Amino acid sequence: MSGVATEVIPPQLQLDSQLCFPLYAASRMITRLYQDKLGPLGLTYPQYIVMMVLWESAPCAVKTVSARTLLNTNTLTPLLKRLEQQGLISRQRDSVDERVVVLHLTDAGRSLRDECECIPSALLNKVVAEEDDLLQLKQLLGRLLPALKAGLEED
Amino acid sequence: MSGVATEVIPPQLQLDSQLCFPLYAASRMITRLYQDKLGPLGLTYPQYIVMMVLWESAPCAVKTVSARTLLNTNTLTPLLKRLEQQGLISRQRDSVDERVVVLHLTDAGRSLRDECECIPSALLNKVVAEEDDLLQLKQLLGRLLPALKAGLEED
DNA sequence: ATATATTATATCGTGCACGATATAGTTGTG
DNA sequence: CACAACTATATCGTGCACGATATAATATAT
Repeated sequence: MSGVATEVIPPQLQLDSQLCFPLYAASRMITRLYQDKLGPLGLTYPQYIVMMVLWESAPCAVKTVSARTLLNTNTLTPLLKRLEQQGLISRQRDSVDERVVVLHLTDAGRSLRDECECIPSALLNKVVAEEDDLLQLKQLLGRLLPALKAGLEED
Repeated sequence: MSGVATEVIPPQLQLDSQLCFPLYAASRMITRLYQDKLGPLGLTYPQYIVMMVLWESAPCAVKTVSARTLLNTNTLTPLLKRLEQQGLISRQRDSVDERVVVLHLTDAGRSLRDECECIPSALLNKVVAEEDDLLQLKQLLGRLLPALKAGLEED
């Protein structure tokens, strides 16, 4: 007998009974898996997420990237400056509305996309999981995200 | 025509077709939701995760917390020092094996558990989602996590 | 036209995450 | 016993995340 825990842990507070923890852990592990592939290309995982938005939407404002990634400018501004220093994007104030910073892809930024194209499938091969599970997971998260957003926005 | 994107984005690189992004976003949003409840108690979300492990397993070694949370000592050591400074835990070298740091809960650390008990259900109320979806999500992540761990451990 | 509010971005401070490396203690082997 | 291999924890450096706050530009309302 360890002298301490004859007391029972309420089930709400057991790590295994919580949804939040596996989500947190899985997210970190996936980030690490991506990092293995992204590191050689000089990208971090959040930078990769931002580049995906830019490959879809550039030229666009910081605000667009913010809305899409759900990251604020206190995260994005320094991240975008690093992408600029790496020569992947350019940042210029919009001459019409001087509040807006417009993000453009450079040639290097555009061509980086080709090198990233193989990454998702390479990771799928590495993580052996039922394809069905992954599809279902995506659908569930797709439904959960709006609920989470709503939960955050109410006061 | 915007002059740029007549080119087609390969579907693997569209944010919406990826599993990784919603996982990353959902994890961050849940962290923020928890933070709203945890802040008043003086805890961060990762600290709360660690405390949950300790409520289950203390007294135990740092290694135990590491195995359970999948966090390394470069994250845990400073986090545990902060918990110690807040008077929630104590850290002492094991006299039998001096490499091991044993973590004990203080009275304050133990009683904090009662204050955290209501948090998970409070958040469930705030995030309006099908109970079924959440259960399914947990099961899917439970299957995915071992696959991710395996993917990370192979070279 | 002039306050006033709103918007877009930036800055600051704190605390994760994590790769890389270090260090001290322990165990195993010849 | 010596010495290599292993283990548990710590340290360092970089880059997120994010709450709080600041600032400048634009829009709105008197």
